[in-house]
Amino acid sequence: MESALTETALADELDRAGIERPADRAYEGIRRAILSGLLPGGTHLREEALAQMTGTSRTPVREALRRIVGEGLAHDEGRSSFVAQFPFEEVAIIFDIRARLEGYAAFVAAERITDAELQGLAQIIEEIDALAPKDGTDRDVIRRFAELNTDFHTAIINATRSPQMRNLSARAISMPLEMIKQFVWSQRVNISRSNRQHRDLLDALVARNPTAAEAIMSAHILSTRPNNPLPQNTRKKDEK
Amino acid sequence: MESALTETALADELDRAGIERPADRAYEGIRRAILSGLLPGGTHLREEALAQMTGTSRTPVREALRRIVGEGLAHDEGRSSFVAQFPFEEVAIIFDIRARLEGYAAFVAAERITDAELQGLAQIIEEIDALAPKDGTDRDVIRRFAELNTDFHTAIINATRSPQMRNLSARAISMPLEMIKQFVWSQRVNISRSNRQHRDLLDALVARNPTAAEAIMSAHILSTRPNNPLPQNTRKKDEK
DNA sequence: CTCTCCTAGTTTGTACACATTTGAGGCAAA
DNA sequence: TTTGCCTCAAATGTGTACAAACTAGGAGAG
Repeated sequence: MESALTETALADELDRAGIERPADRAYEGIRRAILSGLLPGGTHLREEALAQMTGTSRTPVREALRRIVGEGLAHDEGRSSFVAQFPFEEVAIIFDIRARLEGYAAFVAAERITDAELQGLAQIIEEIDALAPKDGTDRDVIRRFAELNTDFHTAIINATRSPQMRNLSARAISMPLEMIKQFVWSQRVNISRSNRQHRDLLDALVARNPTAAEAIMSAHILSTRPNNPLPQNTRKKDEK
Repeated sequence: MESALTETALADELDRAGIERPADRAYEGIRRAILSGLLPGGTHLREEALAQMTGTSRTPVREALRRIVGEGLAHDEGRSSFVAQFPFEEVAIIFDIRARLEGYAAFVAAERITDAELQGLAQIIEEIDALAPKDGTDRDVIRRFAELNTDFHTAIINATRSPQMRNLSARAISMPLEMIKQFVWSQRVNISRSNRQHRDLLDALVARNPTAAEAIMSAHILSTRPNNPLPQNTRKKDEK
């Protein structure tokens, strides 16, 4: 009744993405709903409602919830789960952690990355360059940049060949997209600068220079770290 | 039949620990079985068997499995889950990650830790000191040291007040106990040295010196990092 | 008028029955 | 003998019925 429209909208999106199996629908559905802001921070995640929303039953929803809680996108409180809040301090901490974690990933990658993977990185850089002239004006351009940027970082993490690294990074990186977009918008993403840093990193990897790779990656992430709370973020309810 | 003894042994242990609710029994049971080495790396985790082993049904077992996979103690392969392997390189990487992650935790903690928490840390240090004279001879002493050591590190992570930090650290720290014990044994844990470093860290925290705290914590963890594969670890099956 | 207890409704927890899928083994044909 | 298919078995995936626990609201007693 009340949110029938959004419910079907999510189900449709899952259909369009070709996600058929209930387990995937539940997980992807809830995940996207949180990341997109459809389920804002603090929302009570009721199993029945989520089952209906994703067009599945409670069983896959419950397992999806466990995973999502494990990823830090939600947290348990009593018996129920709630969408996680990401106050400014947490976002800042996440960036600091990423700087160290992905920095180390770059270190390890410099020792283990294959030529094919280096080529892949080079190609991503090219694609971003093709976007760069427009530099943060168009909404679609930013979206595309965000995708390519994620690909770039993921590729480096995968180049470490370490399941633990993959695991931890995946968690550290999943943060509601709306949050990220707010930060990104707020500083009018400097795509050219960011890609310049990508290129620097690639050079260090090609040179098999782990220490340089770590420092560059670390600097790269910190250069996008928010240093002040955003105005949009201050509209918190009644806080003690 | 084949493993009836170990099965009942696990169920008994859970009973003794006062873990009644099936969901907890399943999670704790599987977790302990993996950490203790009862379920060695590579073991196929069959839901039915685990349900029987923990005295529950498949439903709680499935959710426990999702969590455990999320924590990196097991991994999915096809439809089934298998106990994770921790080859030497992974263990080394985990230590390097911990050095950075917990190092940063110490940084943040130096700014946020309360006096009561500082007092708590001091007490843990005292307790470890009481153990120190015996220095790594007795098995029970080592076990007790491991507990207190974990408490110490956990307390610092909690002092950051960051859910994300807690989340990531918990994952990075969970590694089969047998593994850890091997490393610990292999170097005859220097309890005194370790506690000296704890004391250094406490000083930095009391002085509210984040940079020092980070460096000390980092060094502390790296000083226990294994640098060479252990002999015990080389007994892998037929590898290509 | 207030406090307590009780009850009804809502939500999560557990178990189980059934569906689906995958893999192994055997049988038949080339 | 080998290869391909077919069938069956075993494991996981899914839905649902029912049980248990918590919450809120009202009724009754103080």
